[in-house]
Amino acid sequence: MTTPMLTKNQSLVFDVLTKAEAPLSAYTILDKLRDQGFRAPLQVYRALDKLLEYGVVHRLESINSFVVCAHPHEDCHSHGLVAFAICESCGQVIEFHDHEVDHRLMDSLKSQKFKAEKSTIEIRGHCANCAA
Amino acid sequence: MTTPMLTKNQSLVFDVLTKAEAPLSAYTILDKLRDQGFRAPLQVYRALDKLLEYGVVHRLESINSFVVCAHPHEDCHSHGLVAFAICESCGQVIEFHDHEVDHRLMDSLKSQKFKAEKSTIEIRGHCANCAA
DNA sequence: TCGCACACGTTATAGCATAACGCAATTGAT
DNA sequence: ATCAATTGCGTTATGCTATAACGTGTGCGA
Ligand SMILES: [Zn+2]
Ligand SMILES: [Zn+2]
Ligand SMILES: [Zn+2]
Ligand SMILES: [Zn+2]
Repeated sequence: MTTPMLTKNQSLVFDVLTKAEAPLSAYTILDKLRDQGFRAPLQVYRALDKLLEYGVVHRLESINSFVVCAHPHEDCHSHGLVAFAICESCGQVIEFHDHEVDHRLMDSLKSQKFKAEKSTIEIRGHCANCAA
Repeated sequence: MTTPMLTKNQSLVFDVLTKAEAPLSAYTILDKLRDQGFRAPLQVYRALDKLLEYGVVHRLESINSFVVCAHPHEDCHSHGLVAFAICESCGQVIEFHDHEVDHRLMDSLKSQKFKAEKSTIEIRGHCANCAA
């Protein structure tokens, strides 16, 4: 999907996420934008909905947080699976794509006649810096 | 992990999940157990915590719900990855294990020195019955 | 000019999860 | 037997996550 001009609120949310070093929850974003006039969760959620739709932000289901896409210019999300490694210590996220995993999962599901539409792959652990 | 005798609350929660045809949220479980004396969310969450620890129940992060393990007797969760296909129409869940995917993901991460600890793999889509 | 789509603001509400307190039963050492 | 530690349980209160529903304004094409 091609990304249209962002609105004011969308830009503010996107900028906050871009500057963050770790995924942020919607309410954390809200707090960071109070000085810019944000007052209510919906202002954040509506912006996030669009950013997700445009594919420039990802939602991490396992931690109810949001992160900017690490590969916004690869047309990878459309034809390959996206996976995330999330450090439980520092919060850093590694976003990666793996067509092998994709095909393998899809084959497993096809044999069961399951029609896949959206995937969530999130690995929690510790990054190189934080490993015990 | 070997599963100890379940307590009364744990059994009640486990039975509700076993009889369900789709994943249940904690609050849905609570409602189903009000006649058995459940009054507060914590009664459900505490039972769920133990059932998760024993490995007889799984949490589906992408839908904030819980489901009984489909392979409680295979010692698969300890050395292989678990994945779920979730039908967005009827809620039915297919739990499957795939060592190929496991190894592939782990190799990707090892090359980045990321130490994986917990994984979430959830594919949403439509099952054979519900496919359009 | 009319109608529509869209972004936005606000208030209220729904849904998910845990903190903190106290009590009772169990276990296992001393 | 007694004490301490652990575990389960019940209750109240609170916090975090997400959406419903209403109204406003703006831009744009029919
Ligand atoms: Zn991405
Ligand atoms: Zn780290
Ligand atoms: Zn299982
Ligand atoms: Zn179905």
